[in-house]
Amino acid sequence: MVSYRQISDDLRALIESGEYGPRALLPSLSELTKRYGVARNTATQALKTLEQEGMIQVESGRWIVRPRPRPRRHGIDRYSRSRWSGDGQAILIAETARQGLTARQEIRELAEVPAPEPVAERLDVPVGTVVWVRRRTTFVGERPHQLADSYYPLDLVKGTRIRKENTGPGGGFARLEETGLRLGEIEEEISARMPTSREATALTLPAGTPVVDLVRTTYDTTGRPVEVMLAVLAADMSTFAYRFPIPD
Amino acid sequence: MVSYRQISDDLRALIESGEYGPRALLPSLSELTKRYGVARNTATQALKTLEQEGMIQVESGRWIVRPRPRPRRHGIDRYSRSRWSGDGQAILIAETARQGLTARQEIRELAEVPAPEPVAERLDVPVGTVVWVRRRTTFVGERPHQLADSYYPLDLVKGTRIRKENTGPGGGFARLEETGLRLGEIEEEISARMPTSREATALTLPAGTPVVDLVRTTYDTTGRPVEVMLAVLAADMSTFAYRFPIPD
DNA sequence: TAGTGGTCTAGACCACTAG
DNA sequence: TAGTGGTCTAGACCACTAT
Repeated sequence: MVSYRQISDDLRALIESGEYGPRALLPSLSELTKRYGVARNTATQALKTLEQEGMIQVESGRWIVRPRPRPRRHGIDRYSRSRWSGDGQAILIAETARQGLTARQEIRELAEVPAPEPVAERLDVPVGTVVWVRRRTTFVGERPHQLADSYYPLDLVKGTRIRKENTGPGGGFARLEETGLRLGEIEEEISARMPTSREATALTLPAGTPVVDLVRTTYDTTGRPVEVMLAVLAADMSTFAYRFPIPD
Repeated sequence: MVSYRQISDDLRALIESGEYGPRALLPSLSELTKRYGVARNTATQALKTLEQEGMIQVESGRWIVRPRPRPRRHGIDRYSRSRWSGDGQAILIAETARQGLTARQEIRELAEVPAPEPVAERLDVPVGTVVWVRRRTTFVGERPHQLADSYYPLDLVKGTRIRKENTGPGGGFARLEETGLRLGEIEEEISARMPTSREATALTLPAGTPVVDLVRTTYDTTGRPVEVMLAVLAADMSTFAYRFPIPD
């Protein structure tokens, strides 16, 4: 009896060896059933296995070797003050423009909400404290790139354009500094997991694509947390880079 | 006709609402086939879907809600010189010990090999230049935690204990500094993807668990790259944290 | 021993796409 | 229109686990 694992192992080897390059057409289901003498379901299972590994995908009704998009690199210089202070652009726009890409964002929600636990913890307020949230979906090219929700203490955004759809030149960072504070440090926490079904839909993720959870906390120079951003990104589009001196 | 999606949507909702908590037993296959009036394969497909989303798993022949392990936090202080210089411990051991866990590592290979592309690029040598590699599997508790391959320029490891199984107190960092250089900065690059089948086996990853790719480049104080580590970690066990001032 | 999940078969109908 | 993948059914055998 031929098992689906033998079939997926065979195909995987062919792909890894380069015999089937990116976008190469795989043998069709009926071809596989004939070649291995298995039922249709068994061949399907083999292909689904590789799909879940992120190795293949269906495109217009055919199985092809998945082309890996070059991930964009997110370095900490994307936060450089010179890029967003004054009449600079929002961070994402400036970052992608330097990489020859166009980006845009769509606001999903602007509202007062009780702080969820990870936010409350980092803003150093009790869970449930009312905060301002700005939920947006960002796009790089045509593909949705991240779901980013920024949370702010209410008193900081009162009367600012952070509460508006368009935050104006320099984006949220510039507006925060207009309230009189000065941004000091950023902490980023990164982890990865499989997307929820909602996220998979919203980010149009192919099967076998994880997401990166990014939690960004922005502090002013006194050490007060002034913004927490919870972002979910398609893992195949992003790399994060950090460079730092060896601590004492 | 009831589709597998309706079943997986129902179950997902029950799990997300907390109705089925961590480790809760899911309805059995035969229960699902009865309840929804579907064939066994259809019910199976529903469960497999949730498994791939990382929501459920099989344990001793039963489907249960997947308990999420608390990920360990990797902050940059794990590289603090005070922890590994002198007679300190290796970085991983020191880091986990502070979190109340035991860690160990197994050497998989010590060899001279041609530098693969990502390594050559970062060590600033031509692809194929012979370098020293130290491949190891690390364990936290009993579970394999990462596959880590450290690459060194040959001239730096000649005659050092980096070529031995046991690198001695302070590990590789301490040995590097004994050659007369002084470590300056570290760059870490992070991305996520689904594991290869080999990695899934080596790390005993449940289905629906991505891996984190970590590329760490260590520089001496003159800016020369002296080590490149390629590591693959189970994503459900790790969070990475960085804190840095906003660049100018 | 009874029940569980894992896997396979053989056949079927569907929607979609390319020629 | 022919071929492709997506999904479903009904039945089967297997290994493993708990009682």
